[in-house]
Amino acid sequence: MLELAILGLLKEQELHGYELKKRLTEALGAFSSVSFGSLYPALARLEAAGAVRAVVAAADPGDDAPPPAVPMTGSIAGEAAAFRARRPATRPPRPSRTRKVYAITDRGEALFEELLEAESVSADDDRAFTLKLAFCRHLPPERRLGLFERRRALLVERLAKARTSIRSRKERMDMYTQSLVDHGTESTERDISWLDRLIAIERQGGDPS
Amino acid sequence: MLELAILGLLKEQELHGYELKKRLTEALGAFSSVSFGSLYPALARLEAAGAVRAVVAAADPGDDAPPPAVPMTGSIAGEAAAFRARRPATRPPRPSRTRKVYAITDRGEALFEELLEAESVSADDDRAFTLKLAFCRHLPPERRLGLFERRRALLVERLAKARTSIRSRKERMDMYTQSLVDHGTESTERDISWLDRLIAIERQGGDPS
DNA sequence: ATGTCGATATATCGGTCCGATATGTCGGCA
DNA sequence: TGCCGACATATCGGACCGATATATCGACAT
Repeated sequence: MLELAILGLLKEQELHGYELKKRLTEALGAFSSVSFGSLYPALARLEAAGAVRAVVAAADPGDDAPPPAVPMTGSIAGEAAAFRARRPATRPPRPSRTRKVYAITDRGEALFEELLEAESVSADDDRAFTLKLAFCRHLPPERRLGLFERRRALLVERLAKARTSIRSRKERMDMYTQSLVDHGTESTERDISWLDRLIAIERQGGDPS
Repeated sequence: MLELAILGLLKEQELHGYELKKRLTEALGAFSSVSFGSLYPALARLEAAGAVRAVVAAADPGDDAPPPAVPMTGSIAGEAAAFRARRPATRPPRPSRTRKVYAITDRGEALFEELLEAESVSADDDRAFTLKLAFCRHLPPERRLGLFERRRALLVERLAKARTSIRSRKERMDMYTQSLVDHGTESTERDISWLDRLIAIERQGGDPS
């Protein structure tokens, strides 16, 4: 599930672990903070599976030569450049030499597609869908639509189960649990409406933003 | 985090693992399905810590004596009784003899209070709060209020971080990610309003349902 | 009787993820 | 010079999950 996120980011540019983590934590809002304890093992798994490869190894002492396409801590240099304008400009925060920059491989591209479509009926399905949505632009339109509709069906089913469960037990719940369940039901309803909007946009094919 | 739920249920009545699982999965709606793979280890941990104790051991062949307070698979017998009315009534689904019924101890009660108030700043904080809310009726009112207010503060902070993050990166997000983040922001706002309602009710001390 | 099926019930295994922690490099500053 | 904070990789223990194994029991058909 984390593999999906890593592959999705590497699809756009080569990155090293630390930068990957920063993007993951800041990109998906203030929630779902990816930790190093899962990121590095996931990278190792992906490398073992041949889905990514290390582009720049550890020690590379003679790198007076301009570091090539590899963007290093590029985003920081880009975003924060304005704030550090007083510095002598020749200071893209010179990275430590012990970094490992990863690139996605063809196997990785295939795995990415596979993960994007994987049925994951479980509790972490919510997190998984969030991740999938963040990268579904790489999907052909009809598969994207399928993804949305499967998600919608899952939420509708969940809602139905919750409703029957409530009807049979409402009087036995204290007010806090009742409020909790009601709020959860409302949230699910809003999630479904949101998906309906996404699906409608998708059907009339395009981005009428 | 699962310990909290187990202790909360055992606080009300003695239960065995299977029944515990059923209540957990059906009680907290159709989401957050607790699995045996976490339930039984959690029970073992709690027993090792002296927070629960096994009340009825495995084999108990001579139980022609009416099984006492222990409600066995009581909920099923209760709810499904109507559907099995054709049966000769003398059939509370006679349980297998290999069950282990657990009861909460004094140490368990203390642990329960402790877990209810524990600060858990992390990603699973959402699940944890849901669980806490489901059992917060056991808390004295002022602590319950504190629980709500800490949660509210956390959400407000999360919202603020999300907003600044959005402002600095909105133009670089594709429409799906934008929609995702917007929807997440709205959901968090609604969560805060919901908490405000709970807090208001709590402050004027009582259940004006 | 026998056999199979589904519900009940406990338990373990492998794997993923997380938080905490260790280790080390580097630039800035007192 | 020495220290601090940001950068960067990595490991460890623990919690949780999904899948699976095992066994008992009642129901129902053969």
